[in-house]
Amino acid sequence: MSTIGKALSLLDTLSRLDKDVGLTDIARLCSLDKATARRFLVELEKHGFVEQDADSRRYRIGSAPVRLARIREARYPFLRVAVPFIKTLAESSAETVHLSEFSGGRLSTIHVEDPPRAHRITVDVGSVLPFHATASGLAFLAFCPPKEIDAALQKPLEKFTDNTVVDPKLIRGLLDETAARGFSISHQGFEAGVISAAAPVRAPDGRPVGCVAIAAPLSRTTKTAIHEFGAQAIVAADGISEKYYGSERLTGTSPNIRRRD
Amino acid sequence: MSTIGKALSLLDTLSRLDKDVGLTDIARLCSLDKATARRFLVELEKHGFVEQDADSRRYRIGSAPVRLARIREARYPFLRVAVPFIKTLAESSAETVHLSEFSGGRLSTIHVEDPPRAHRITVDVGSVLPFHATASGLAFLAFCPPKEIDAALQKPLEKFTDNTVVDPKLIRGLLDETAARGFSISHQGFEAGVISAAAPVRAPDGRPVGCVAIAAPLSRTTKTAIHEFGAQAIVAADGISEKYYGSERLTGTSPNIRRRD
DNA sequence: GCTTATGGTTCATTATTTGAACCTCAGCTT
DNA sequence: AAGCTGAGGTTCAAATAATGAACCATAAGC
Repeated sequence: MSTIGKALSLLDTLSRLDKDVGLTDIARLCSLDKATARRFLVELEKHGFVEQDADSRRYRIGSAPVRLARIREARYPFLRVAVPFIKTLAESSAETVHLSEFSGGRLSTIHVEDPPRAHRITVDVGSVLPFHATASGLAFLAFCPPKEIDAALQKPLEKFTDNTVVDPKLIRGLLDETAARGFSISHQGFEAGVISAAAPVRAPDGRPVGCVAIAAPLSRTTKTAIHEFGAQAIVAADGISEKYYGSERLTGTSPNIRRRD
Repeated sequence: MSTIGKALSLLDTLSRLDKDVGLTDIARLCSLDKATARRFLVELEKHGFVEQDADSRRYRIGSAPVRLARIREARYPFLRVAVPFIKTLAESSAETVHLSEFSGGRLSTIHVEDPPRAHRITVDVGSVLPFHATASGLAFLAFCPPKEIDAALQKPLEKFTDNTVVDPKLIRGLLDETAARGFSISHQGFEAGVISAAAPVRAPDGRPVGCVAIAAPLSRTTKTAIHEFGAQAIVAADGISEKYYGSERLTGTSPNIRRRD
């Protein structure tokens, strides 16, 4: 892997930790030599992507991404457009609603709205959603070109719960269902006791760019309810697509994403 | 310079452009070989930091920074804390108020609130504020250790307007004034016709981490008014410091930033 | 159909990255 | 207090990855 790739992976690893981390730990987590890890950290720090705490000497994500993100969002306001839809959906469904975006080959959670009740599913911003085991992943894959589905199903598929479907044939069945009805259902595929429904946000060319998902405790969710959630997710996702790409078209800056083949 | 540094500089350059840019242009802007620039772009794209438009083949900032920024903001909610203060100040002053943060050796604008009137100063999110020529830069420097002031004044100081002070001796005078009264004034130092006042947001150890600045058209701003703005900027900046670091202290995660020496 | 752009690729040369071993310091144990 | 342990940080010869001149492919303009 290139040096840049390794450094960005380090940054990614750092971003997934709950708290600041020391040199030795981050080196181990990234399978890097201590000296190498340090050089990466120093370099990333120079550019503001990493910060080192003056007291503890531990490292954390810096503020450079905040600047970049604000520029990105000013030009391609995905969150600004999407969040109101997510909020509305969280209120009407009274369950946790989260929004994911495809980026860097993965589907990552970029926004979460919690409903105002104590018993709810929690999802963390930044968490990565496996394609085969989450409603979002399935909804995303179902609307991808066959080639990408094949690629995703050829990788080893982790079994997160007793209910995780890991047989590629069965997953293809789920994807067909999803494509047919417009939303996916994950029945405890990622975490026991959780059921979710998700629908893809799509670019004008049909490509999915992210997903809207509703996650609810299995115990209080009927089959009817989850299908209702799915239908609502479709409405929200389509609303986001239309508002985001609709206004973009007017300004003539269609943000089509080119994928690596 | 290290490969990582070069790649991050490319990312930075890309972020400062108003629109998507082609391979040849970005290579030229970064003084890189086309082949090298392309390898960087591909690598950055793999990790979501860069996106390539499918139609135009041009490149732009990707969505990975959005994810990182949300994680950073969830843990160190500088913007979440600061923005309400900036908003209030923009309303009460009826002028443009912007917030900057020190990161990667530079002071960058991270938030702007415009007042509801047509004739106002515009400031772009992401713009870099030179230390010697802006109110924010002076306010930041004035509260830095002498060593860092020396370092900043040893670099070549660009003359942006006829009024830009570039004599290190005179700048030291401005810094002393700033330190004494708690806020800085830039009289057309960066852009003709603009006067601004700024105050630093400071960490518990006294180190500045960013600035609150008010920018107004010179034509309608009296000496009394700019001093009033300065006083208000101090109130806002101190309010941000207290709220940000006050709550941090409770959770025991003081985010002291270690600077490169 | 030629010219001149563009984006993209190749591969021998070159410079950078790498990591085992090292240093220094702080806290802990005996 | 001496000795140990593990932390962060540094060095420099060896190994590897980055580099860029020259290249190809394609599209637009004349």
